[in-house]
Amino acid sequence: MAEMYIRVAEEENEEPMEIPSEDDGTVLLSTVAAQFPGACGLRYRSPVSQCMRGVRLVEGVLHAPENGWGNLVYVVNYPKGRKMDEIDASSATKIKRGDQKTSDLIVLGLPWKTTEQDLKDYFNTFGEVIMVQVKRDVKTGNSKGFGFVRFAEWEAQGKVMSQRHMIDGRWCDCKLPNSKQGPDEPMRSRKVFVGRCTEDITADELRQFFMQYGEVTDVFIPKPFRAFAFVTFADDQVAASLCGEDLIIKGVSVHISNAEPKHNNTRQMMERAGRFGNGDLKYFIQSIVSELHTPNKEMFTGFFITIKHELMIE
DNA sequence: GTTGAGCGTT
Repeated sequence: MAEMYIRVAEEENEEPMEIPSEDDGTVLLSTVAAQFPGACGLRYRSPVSQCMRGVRLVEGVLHAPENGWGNLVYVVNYPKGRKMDEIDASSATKIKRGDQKTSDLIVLGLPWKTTEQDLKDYFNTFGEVIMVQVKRDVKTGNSKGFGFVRFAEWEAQGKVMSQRHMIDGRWCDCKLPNSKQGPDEPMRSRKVFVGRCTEDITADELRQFFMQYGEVTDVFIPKPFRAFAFVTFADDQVAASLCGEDLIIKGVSVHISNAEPKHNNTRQMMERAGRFGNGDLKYFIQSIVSELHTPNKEMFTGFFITIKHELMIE
């Protein structure tokens, strides 16, 4: 193949730089990183959907979109959307940036009849609303009388938290939810736990979404549906940088946390594992499965894989 | 079919 270059820029409307491709038409991430230190991937605006799309990255190799690289300008991704020199900047800057990130607010005391549209209409007068939820009983669909809201701007969030709100004839309070009060403990895994997933979020959509932060090596969604997923990155720093975040995927606020299993039953599991001599995994799992009164053999396979992921074992 | 302090299907 003749020597070929793709156009890469730091930002969408900045002057692009031409980066050489390999003989097979792929582009090496290392080639990109040589010009853009700290780069972890590429994205581009799809001429069809007008959305930003991630470029497929497998083991350090960037693969062209379906119709080839073309004349599009590819934008460099940095871990968590930050450039290397910004990562190296003073910690004061980091704290300031961290502090200005918005988080979901819990809205307490909603009238039973209030809908998500009502909430959105009400809160839009304070700033751009990027997520609203009314929590409902799954069976009846009745509101539980509380919900969540997320603003684009930090200023709007502050204003909303500082006052009471008259919504559909009732006084409501907006606070930081308990889940947000304490900061998450740091971790050293390449895998993150994605909580509060909805059933309509597919593994492929998770992969597409998380690609913007770094190379994704695995996505796991338990079957049957359990409202969470695991996403594994090639780089543990990317996983660590996302820990504790609330990210919005398809309008759903998902919570990223440590993928370690909950310590409470881990201890019991370890004690139990000890009874199987030098750890015969097969018999260990069989002993667990034998206690599940599930007649459906197929589900066992799902359980095996789930257990494997939750224990983080090979 | 009810209700009114809380906390988002690990």
